[in-house]
Amino acid sequence: MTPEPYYQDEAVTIYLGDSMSILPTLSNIDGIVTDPPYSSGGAMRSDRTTATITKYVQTGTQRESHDFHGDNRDQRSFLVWCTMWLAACYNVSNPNAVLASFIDWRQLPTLSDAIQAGGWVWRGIAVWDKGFGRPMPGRFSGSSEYLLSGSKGAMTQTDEYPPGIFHSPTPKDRQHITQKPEAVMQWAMRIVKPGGMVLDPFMGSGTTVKMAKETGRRAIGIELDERFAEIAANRCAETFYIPPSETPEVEDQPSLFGLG
Amino acid sequence: MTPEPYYQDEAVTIYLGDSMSILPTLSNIDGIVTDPPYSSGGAMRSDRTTATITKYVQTGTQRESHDFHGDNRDQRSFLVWCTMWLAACYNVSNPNAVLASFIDWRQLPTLSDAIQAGGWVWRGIAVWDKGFGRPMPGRFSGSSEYLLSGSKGAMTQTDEYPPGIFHSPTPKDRQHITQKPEAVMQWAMRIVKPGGMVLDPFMGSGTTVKMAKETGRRAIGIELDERFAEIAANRCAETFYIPPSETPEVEDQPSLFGLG
DNA sequence: GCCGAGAATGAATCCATCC
DNA sequence: AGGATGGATTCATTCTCGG
Repeated sequence: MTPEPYYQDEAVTIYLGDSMSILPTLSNIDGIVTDPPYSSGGAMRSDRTTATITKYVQTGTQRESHDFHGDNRDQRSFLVWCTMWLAACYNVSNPNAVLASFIDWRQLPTLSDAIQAGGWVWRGIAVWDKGFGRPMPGRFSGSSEYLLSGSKGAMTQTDEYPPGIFHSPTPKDRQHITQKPEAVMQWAMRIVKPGGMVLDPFMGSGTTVKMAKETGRRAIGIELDERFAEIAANRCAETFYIPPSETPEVEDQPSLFGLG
Repeated sequence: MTPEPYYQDEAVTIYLGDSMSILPTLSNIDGIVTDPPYSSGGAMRSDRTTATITKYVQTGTQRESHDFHGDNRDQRSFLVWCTMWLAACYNVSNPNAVLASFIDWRQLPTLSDAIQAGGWVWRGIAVWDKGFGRPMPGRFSGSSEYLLSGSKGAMTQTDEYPPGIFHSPTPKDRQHITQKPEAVMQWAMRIVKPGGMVLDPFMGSGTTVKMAKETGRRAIGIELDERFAEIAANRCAETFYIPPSETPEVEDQPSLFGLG
């Protein structure tokens, strides 16, 4: 019993609902590219139990009231919860499928455990350099987020050589408080074979599915909150689908070393 | 019963021997800055258990670089071993001491567990960007190593704001196959308060202790292999000690974003 | 001294073979 | 079966050397 799509076009299908309910109805996925709730926000447990909106709005540029679900779990339940959705994704993926999930420094080790507990082969860490972090005296500035990768058995061989570090500031106009820049998602997407089927079980405002469509891939997005599903559907509707054979080459960023 | 130093000057003391034997005789440490054996080098157990020189330097004329030991533990014993030396370091450190340890992507989660199991507060991930790594088709290039940090309780407040990402190619002339560039060690060193006592339980060719001396800090280094201890002693002897009050300011690298 | 061509290098990974 | 060995592979950057 396949659920009814909230939106559908020639490349993108969006489902409104809970990932754990909808995931088992899917199949034939070539890659997971996603940005789950990090459930971080403080070293102390008391920090983590405050509402998500309070934590993020303090540091964000967007002061409007945006809330999203599932971001106040403690470390242990975060591990269990991640293992569940990662295993569910594993079950609907083709052999040699790939996985790429964003995470912050605090939950990186836990997510890497969950990746392996969910059946995936642990493949590595890529770095999104945001350029600016909140400076704290005496410690390294936290100016990065991380993209953890995995695979279902051996990796699909492609001709892509994406860089291990990607430099991009956070976007100025965001419709979701953790929204990733389109260039960053396009970079993450390069791990999925051209023309493949991408799945984002925590779609948010739909940057993943939009960039999948724009780079000649197909995508399925799942989102619990109808406000974000609507935003994502609108973004996809405005995006042209470029079939794989016509997809332009992605240019790499210049190396920092080439400049000095 | 304090062991006999192998080398000593106004800023640096070097002990020849096993860290786990020598550590308990020390005290009054303000910061640990080190680069332990990663026990990495491949997904296959057979890859990990081959000689260090073979797994890391397979194609090259660098074979004249010295091999080193203790780099073939499996995941479980790597965790136990790291927890042991991290706890031993914790015990000889002053309150509010800091910890900075290099690691690669594969062992990062395990080392972060060991840091916490050893008593330290988990403080974050900084990135050493080497610029390029061996490419593998279809995956993100592994062009980084990581610097994990921790503290004994609250962190010492200093006026330093070291960047979270540091760009530097691997050094040209190495006397140890995993030798870090001096600029990278100087960056890592910024987490220790000026004038403080730095400890490196896996000294190798002595870049840590040399840069501690050069930046107005004092240091203790421990090394198992006399060939490396000798190299380190020679490097320290050639280095001028600049007392803390005369230490020049370290300039930050320009941001990549300022260039584009 | 400058420039270009060609060679060398990298805390790598995978797999076929051999014991 | 399982561990050890060796070869093939990938490319951005640096190094070497000749013109």
